[in-house]
Amino acid sequence: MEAGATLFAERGFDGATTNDIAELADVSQRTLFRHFPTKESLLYGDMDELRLELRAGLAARPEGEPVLTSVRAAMLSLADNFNRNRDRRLLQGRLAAAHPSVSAYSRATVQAQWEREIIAAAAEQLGVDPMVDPRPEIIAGATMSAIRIATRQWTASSGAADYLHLIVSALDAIGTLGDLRVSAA
Amino acid sequence: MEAGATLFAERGFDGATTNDIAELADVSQRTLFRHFPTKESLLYGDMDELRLELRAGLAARPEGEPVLTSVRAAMLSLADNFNRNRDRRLLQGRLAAAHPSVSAYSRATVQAQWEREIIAAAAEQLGVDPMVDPRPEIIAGATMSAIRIATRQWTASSGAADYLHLIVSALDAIGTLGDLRVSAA
DNA sequence: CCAGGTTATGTCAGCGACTGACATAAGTCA
DNA sequence: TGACTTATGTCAGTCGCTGACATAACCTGG
Repeated sequence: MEAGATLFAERGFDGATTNDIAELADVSQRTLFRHFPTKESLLYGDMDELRLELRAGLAARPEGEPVLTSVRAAMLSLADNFNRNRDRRLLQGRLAAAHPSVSAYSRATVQAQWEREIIAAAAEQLGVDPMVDPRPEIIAGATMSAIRIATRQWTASSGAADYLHLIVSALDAIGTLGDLRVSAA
Repeated sequence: MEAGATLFAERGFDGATTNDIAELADVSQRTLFRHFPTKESLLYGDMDELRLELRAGLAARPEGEPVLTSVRAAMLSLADNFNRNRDRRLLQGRLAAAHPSVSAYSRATVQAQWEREIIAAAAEQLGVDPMVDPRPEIIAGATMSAIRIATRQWTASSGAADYLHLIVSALDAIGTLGDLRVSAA
């Protein structure tokens, strides 16, 4: 992962070959692919702990709380993590913005995992089956959109913006969707 | 595209090689890749017209209408299209459900395009800049989640379910998000 | 301490998606 | 008709990724 981050930062995603990365990490290419299923996964290898943080945050919410409040509170742990791992998260954001294959990977694996966590938590709080009732998944979809907006803005500011604030204001917009009319700014 | 659909249906996505497809279509592999940037794009080559249908539907809504109503009305053209192209849409749904690379492609290109159309339309109706105000993108994210749910259910039913009905009920859940509490079933 | 099994790694050869370079055929238009 | 553009084929190559097999490192029970 370290070798990957180094070379990706140096030469861009396409400029760094999996052979180069393996060599820099002092392993064979075969060994590299035994630990990471794809080249993209080298960039997101540390996201499992974030997923577990998220799950813990969701599980810690009180029983009777409104669903959006729970989700919102749990999402704030993301801000904390992003501040603790600035460089890596910025690299991920930059590469995802520049390379469709990277952003596709991020969405299909990392973000999809978060989404599933939110769906499961929302479904449980609402006491419904997420395969039948569409609301848990819609909540998760809206939430992930908010996360993406905040992250994009944060990445665009090179990490200078207040990620916590960006996330909060994006998430707060979700609850207002029912009332939106023209010029309801 | 036709050769691709045939072989994908016969042997699955991985079982059909781009060489096979080119041969069946009576062109060289090189020519195939001049018309389709990736193997996955063979499966989604006809989605541009759907995007334009969607855009037209969004543009046709009256000025003062609530945003969710506009989006909802425009999305109904999807149901029409899915009913007109049952076989192809079912094949796409089945392959996307089975192959992560296919579903990643669909999300990163097809669905991302739809999302951008929705964002643009919502931003215009609200009179805001979508790079600053998060609401257009959140509306789009929630809407696309609803579409995915409906499509997944429709695919799972092998096209037997009423897609129009599935879409309508999923979309109707969006407006209710502000009020969700435990057991608010 | 050692024999037998498990696990991590390396090597090699190969598949398949995709691309650049170059040649050729087909259509287009002055 | 001849120059010019455009679609196609061929060929060789890169790169992500995988299966097969061998070897070395590491247990673990006797």
